[in-house]
Formats: sequence, structure tokens, C-alpha cells
Amino acid sequence: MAKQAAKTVDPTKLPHGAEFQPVKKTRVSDEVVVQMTNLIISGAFAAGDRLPAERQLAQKLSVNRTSLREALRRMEAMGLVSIRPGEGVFVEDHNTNSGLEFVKFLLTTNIGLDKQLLLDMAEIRRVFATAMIELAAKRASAESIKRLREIAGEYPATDCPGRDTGEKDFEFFHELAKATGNRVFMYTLNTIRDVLKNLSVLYYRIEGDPKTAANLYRRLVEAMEKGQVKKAVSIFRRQMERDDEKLAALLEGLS
Amino acid sequence: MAKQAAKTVDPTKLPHGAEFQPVKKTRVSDEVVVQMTNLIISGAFAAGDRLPAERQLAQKLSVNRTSLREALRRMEAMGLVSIRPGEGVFVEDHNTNSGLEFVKFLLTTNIGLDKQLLLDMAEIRRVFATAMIELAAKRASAESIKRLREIAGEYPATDCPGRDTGEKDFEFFHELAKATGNRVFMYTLNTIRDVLKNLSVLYYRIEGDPKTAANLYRRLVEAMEKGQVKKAVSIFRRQMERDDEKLAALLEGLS
DNA sequence: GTGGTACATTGGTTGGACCAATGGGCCAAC
DNA sequence: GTTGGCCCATTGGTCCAACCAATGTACCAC
Repeated sequence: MAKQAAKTVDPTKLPHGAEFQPVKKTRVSDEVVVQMTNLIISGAFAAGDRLPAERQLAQKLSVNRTSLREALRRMEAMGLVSIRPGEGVFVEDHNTNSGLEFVKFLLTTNIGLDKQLLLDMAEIRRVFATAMIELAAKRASAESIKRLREIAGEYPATDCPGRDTGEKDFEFFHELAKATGNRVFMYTLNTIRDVLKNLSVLYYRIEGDPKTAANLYRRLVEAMEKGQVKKAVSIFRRQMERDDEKLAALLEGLS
Repeated sequence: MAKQAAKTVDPTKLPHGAEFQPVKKTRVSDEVVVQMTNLIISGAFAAGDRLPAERQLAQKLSVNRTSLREALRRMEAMGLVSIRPGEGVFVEDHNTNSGLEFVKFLLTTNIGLDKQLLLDMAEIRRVFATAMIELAAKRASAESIKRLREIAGEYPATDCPGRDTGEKDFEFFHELAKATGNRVFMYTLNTIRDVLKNLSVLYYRIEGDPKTAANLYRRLVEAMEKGQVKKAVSIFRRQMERDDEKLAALLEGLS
């Protein structure tokens, strides 16, 4: 091989699909959460059961009690266990105690991709976003609409979707949530976003190309500005239905 | 006072509004969460800021580092901070990072009752429950309907609402969520319930009396059984609108 | 300016200790 | 025989004092 001048790769402009991503560092307590949660959803630990005492459990897991306790804090926050001083740690029924953050946990820690749960989440997204659009269209201030238009105008002019497109999408959605004047829309949207974002393999592929997206959003803003609530909703609903079809097709191909 | 035979109070049948409730024990780490979260939402700690190192922070709070770390775990789970080994603890923007569980935290730790947020939550409940009813009516199996009917029949025959009525309501809702076949409805409903449940002062008063509730639910099941989706939705929507009016009135009277 | 190195800082983990509350078993008093 | 007091082992809650591992910085040699 002849020696030749090497080019310097600009790390901010890597070829599509070859982006670097941070090396993931696992905390001991996080692994404990995954392991114990698996035991719970598999039924090895049933609702109502009392777990071994912290000291024993820590020993079984070859982990310090401190780490185990940090894991238990997180599981308690997810509604998987309840901790009663002097008594012990008890398994709760996640079906009646856990919230959306548990779904996020299940779908973002590859605990075994639950296809049905992901489809369920997509349905919630549709229900939720539809209501959001409707309220946003009804209540958006002139200022909100201005910002929405700006964001829609900032889409990259490529045919090739990527991280940037996804970020812009979320920015647009976030602004829509703010336009509803209801902060809970914002918070719920965050969780939905996290679920989709972490499934990057799927995510980058179900989104349309930037041009199409920008067009869609521009039409949406236009409808909102004219007070055409129903039109705004229908524009959006159609797009989401297409997303869902793509997602379903992808999942079909995976199994 | 003349001595007289004392009657023994049956603790399971206390007079209405005089139920015992467990003495609440505060964990140090929980108080730390409240205190630090207050500083974040008040703006004393702004998004992007780096918090003092764990060792210093623990000292300032007169708390052991272990307890502080447990608090940080929970705050991390709520999306309030991100922890980067070797670098420090950084404040995140809860508007773009936190989920529904943060709303639950805000509304259940009397961090200063945020009336608007509570009304927002009520709106989400309406949006959410409406979609749930619609899907449940479309998809409910014969078995689901049977269980729903059973639950509706188990309402206490009093005029006086209480804890039992609330529990039954949730049981009915849970069954509806299951009837949709979408587990995410179930999980989201859990969070909504927790928010309402912990506001017991409000909760017990916004619910109608058991007889009315039972009647409502029976009519609902009937509509579902006959496949009258729209009717089911409208029955339910009307009830929720009434709930929301009562809630709004109550909040108006509070401030 | 490129890469290597030493070092202080920061979160992650560990082991061991003590406190406080719980539940169960035992026993005396009424 | 029921009540209430008491002891005691168990369990979660807290604290302390280390050490490990990764990060960022400053400095240096090439």
C-alpha cells in the first residue's frame, strides 16, 4: 500500500448511521434493579411476598448493602416494592401500583423487547398527541404560533433523517405542549419521547425525511393560525397513523 | 362525672371522616429530596448548574453522604438531576426531562399546593379516561363486561361516600383499563389515581354518593354490552365534567 | 500542537457500626 | 382469659471512614 495523506474526520459530521455514542457505564445498583425487576415480572417474586432481608439480599447479590439500598429506592419509586421499617421489603403488584415510568424502564432497559407493550405505547402516544394538538390549536397564543413556525423552518434540507431531525421533532412537540397551557401535557410528552428516543434503531427509521416533516409542520401551523382546529387534528392524525403503520411493520419484521 | 360502662369502639367502623391513618415516618433522604427539589423549582438551582460535590452537600445538609446519595437517586429517577462520575451532579431542566411521576411528586408532597397543576392533571384525566372508555367499549370481552358488572353491583348502599366508594371506583377504572387491552392505560391510570388519592381532602368530596356512582356505572356497562360506544363515552364524559366542576369550585374556595 | 503524565476532584463502592421500630414470645396482674 | 408490660431477635434507617475509578486540568517532553 502506498503511503498517502490521511484526511481528518470531523466527528460532528460522521456518515449516516455511524455516529459515535457514549460508552455506557453500568452502576452496580442499576444492575441490581434490572435483575430484581426481572425476577418480579417473571413471577419468581410474587406480589405480597416478602423479600429476604437487606443484609442477606446484598450478600446473595455479592453487593454492598448501600448499593442494594440505592436499588431498592429506585424500585420503590417505580412502585415495584414497598419498604416497611422493622418488617421488611415487600413486593407490590406493578399492575396496580406502577406508573408510566415503569413502562419507560421496561422499554429502555433491554429486558427483552416487549413488542406488544411498545405498540401499546404507540397507541397512547396517538391518543395523547391528538388531544394535545386539539387543545394547542384552540389555545395557542400568537407568540406560540410564531415559535412553532420558526421551529418548522429550521428543519435541515436533507432527504436523510437523523438525530437532528428527531431533536427538531421533539422541540416542535414540546412547543405544542406548551401551547396547550397545560404543563402535564409537557411532562407526559417527555416520558413518551424518552421511550421512543432510546429505541433509536426504530426511531430514526420511522420518522419521515426532514423535508416532509417540515412541510407537515408548516401546514399544521397554518391551520392552527387560521383557527382550523379540526383540520389541524386531521393533518396530524394522518401522519401519526402512518408512523404507527411503519412501526408495526418494523416490529413484524423483527420477531 | 358518674362512672359508666364504656363501650368498645370497633376500629374498622369509625364514624365518617374520623378514620385512623398511619403515622407518617419521614426518611432523611426523602426530606432531602423535598428540600433540594424546592431549590430547583424556585430557581435557586438553575438548569445546567453544577451542584456542590456530594461530600460538601451532605455536610451542608447535616446528613450522611449515604442518605444524600439515596436522595439523589430518586431525583435522578425524576429527571431533576443527572449524575456524571468524575464531574459532578448537574441540574436538569424538569420542563424537558421530567415525567408524570414528577407531577405526582409535586402534588403529593405538600410542597405548596399548585392549584393550576392540579387542574391540569384533571384535564389530563378527562382526556385520558375518555380515550380509555372509547377503546374499552370497542374491545371489551364478554368476560371483562361481566367483571365490570360485578364491581358496579358491589357499591355500598349508603348515601355517604367514603374510602370504600373510592376504592371501588378505582377497581372499576382498573377493570376498564384492562378491557382496552392496552397495558399502558393501566399504568398511566395508576399515577392519576395516586395523585387524586393523596389529595384525600378533595377526593372524598368530589366523588358522588355510592348510589349515584353505581347507577352511572351500570348504565355504562349496559351501553358497552350493546356496543353503543358513543353513548358510553358521553355518559362518562358528562360525569367527569361534573367532577371537574366540583373540583374547580373547591379549589376556588381554598385560596 | 500533539500526546503523555501526574494530581486533585468527584462519583461509585465497600465494610462495619449503631439507632429505632417491629413483631413475637413470655409472664404477671386483673 | 384477656390485657398490658417486658424482653429480644430481626429489620430497615443512618452514619462513618475508607478505598476505587473516572474525569478534568495543568504541566511537560517531543
